[in-house]
Amino acid sequence: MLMAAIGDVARLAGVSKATASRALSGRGHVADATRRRVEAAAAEIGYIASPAAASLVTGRTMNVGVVIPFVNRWFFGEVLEGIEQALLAAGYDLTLYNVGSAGLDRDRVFDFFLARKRVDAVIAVGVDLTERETASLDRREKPLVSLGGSGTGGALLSIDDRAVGALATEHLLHLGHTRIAHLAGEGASTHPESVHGCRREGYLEAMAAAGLASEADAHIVETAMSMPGGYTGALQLLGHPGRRPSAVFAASDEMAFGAIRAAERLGLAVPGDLSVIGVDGHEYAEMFGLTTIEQYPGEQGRLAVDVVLHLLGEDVVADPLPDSGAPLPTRLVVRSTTAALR
Amino acid sequence: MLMAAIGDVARLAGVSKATASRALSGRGHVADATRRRVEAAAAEIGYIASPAAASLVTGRTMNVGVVIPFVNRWFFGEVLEGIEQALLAAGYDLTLYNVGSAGLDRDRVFDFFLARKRVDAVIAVGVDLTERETASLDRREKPLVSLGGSGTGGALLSIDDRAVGALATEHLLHLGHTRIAHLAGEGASTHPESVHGCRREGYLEAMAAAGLASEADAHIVETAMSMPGGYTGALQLLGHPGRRPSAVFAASDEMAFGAIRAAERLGLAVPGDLSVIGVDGHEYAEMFGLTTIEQYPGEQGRLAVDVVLHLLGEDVVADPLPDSGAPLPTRLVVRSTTAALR
DNA sequence: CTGAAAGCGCTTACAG
DNA sequence: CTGAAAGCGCTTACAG
Repeated sequence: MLMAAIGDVARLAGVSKATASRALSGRGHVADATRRRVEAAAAEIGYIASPAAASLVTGRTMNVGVVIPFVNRWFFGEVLEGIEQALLAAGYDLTLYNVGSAGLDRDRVFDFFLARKRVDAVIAVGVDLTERETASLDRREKPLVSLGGSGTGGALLSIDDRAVGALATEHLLHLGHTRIAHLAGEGASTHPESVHGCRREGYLEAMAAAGLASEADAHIVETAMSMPGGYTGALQLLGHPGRRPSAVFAASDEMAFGAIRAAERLGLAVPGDLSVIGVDGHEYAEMFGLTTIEQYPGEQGRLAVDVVLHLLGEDVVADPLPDSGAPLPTRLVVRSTTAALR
Repeated sequence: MLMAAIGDVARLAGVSKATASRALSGRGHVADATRRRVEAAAAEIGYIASPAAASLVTGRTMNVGVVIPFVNRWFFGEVLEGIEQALLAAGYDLTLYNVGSAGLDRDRVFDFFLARKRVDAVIAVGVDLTERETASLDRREKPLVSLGGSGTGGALLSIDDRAVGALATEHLLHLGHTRIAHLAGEGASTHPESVHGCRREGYLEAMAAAGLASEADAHIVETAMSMPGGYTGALQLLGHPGRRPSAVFAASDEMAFGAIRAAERLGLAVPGDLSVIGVDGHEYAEMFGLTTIEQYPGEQGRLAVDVVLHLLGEDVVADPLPDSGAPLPTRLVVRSTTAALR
């Protein structure tokens, strides 16, 4: 079956290709009767415009690239779903680049895939962009929105990770805990600007404000932001009977779940012997009864799309855009894994 | 900064656009010296071909559409990462369509997004495709590869879900269990062709072969393929003290994790009071000591890409393609959540 | 409101 | 091995 082209539609409707194009795209004026005739003709032969031909002349691809280091961590999966839905609703495609830390793949994505004229804009999720990377996008005049990562250039959307770290720690302090450990994400100490780094900073600040700075230093373990990561890290922390903490602030809920299982394995009751607080509002948090600081990644993804569409000059954005620089919302949810020190 | 076009490269190298094109694409013969000159010119001005212009003439987009119902279930996330890596390595983009069960979004994806000439092929993961959907792709002559879903048309890659269900059940039978429950995925009984349906069939077959058909009927609960789903389902199953099962076959590892937590909550020891077996080989399985039937979703994703590339006529496929119709590999891994009935 | 024409940036027969 | 020319399927000034 041959694919119908706009010439076929024009012929069937008895108009020129120019008029057919205007009628179908809604750009430029067309008489109502003509428009209806063209639309009927297009429907009859199942015409759909070739995106390649259209973008060759308009320079727009109706396509947004998403760079994301994980798909399988809860936070990232939720963000991705939110982005996908919002993009689909706006008629845009989503091209996925699942690249993490530095490496050949990452360079390839920025130098080849994103440098081509195939995406109109880029959303980077949880990626700490280098100068070179943002400059490359900038040179191609591609709008960039970063969600929860660090880097210059582009719009930056993020929660206040430092405040989150401080709040989680203060919650435990106010329950009377002083031996408070922190399960931090890998690279937290070497990358103070990163998400992990900021949460760690918040923890250190709150501990220092309570006069527990030296206590804090001895109680940080860096590990993968996953359940096994939290499990292993917590085992390490809780194995030291003499200096065993009475509370743990985990940098993510998945790590917190792992810490809970580690406590169970060691015969420690939660929250009787150990209080645990996480960050995220993971879908499993309720099942674990986990006290956590919720964030709303699906919503964050949709918001990133709103900002991108705005930067692309689409004025269809219904929701108000956030004040630039204002942190994204979070909320402390107290459940049954934290309790007063006994 | 103006984007360099192939004409600029040609001028700089002192050749025609045709020769520049041939030198850069590797199609057609070009003298070695000429090729080097063209390549140097391209590098100098940072030339990258416009995909829109190229695909307008070749009809190829170097882009594969992936239709997937979840991003945030372990199996699907792993498959997606596998697909992404393999596609990136082959120079293809991945356009993500995160659509689940029937609905407006799903129709929109098939009728509008996939119907346009923007993808060269489609990989459908865990989607039960309708006649209409496969016909639509077929009409556009887009190769289709289905991974672990049902549907006619296209290549179909999948593990033998019926055999997996039977093997899991037989493992429990051979340990002496007779009161074996099954946590099935939603829709297992109404969609016998689906992944959930086949695993349920395997369970029923094995139970019937052991003369326990009536036992089986009373012990199936359908629930979401997630940890909370397994938790709720298991609570329902284990709450009945008189008819309490001594073993549970969960249709996924995430459900199995939920079942383990449910048992703990009810004061039942695993495996002392309850044996649990799952399916997947989830990254958390080892931490839970879970007995499971492993499958290899990342590998499955890469394989789906190999098949797609083959269908697209790319002969760069290194790995041998599987025998058509042969089930994908699985493996029983016995850990500490299953034990002999005491 | 509508049409004829040019052009977006490539690739590919067709000659040579 | 290389070049001139046509053409992929659209959209958009430019006229009218």
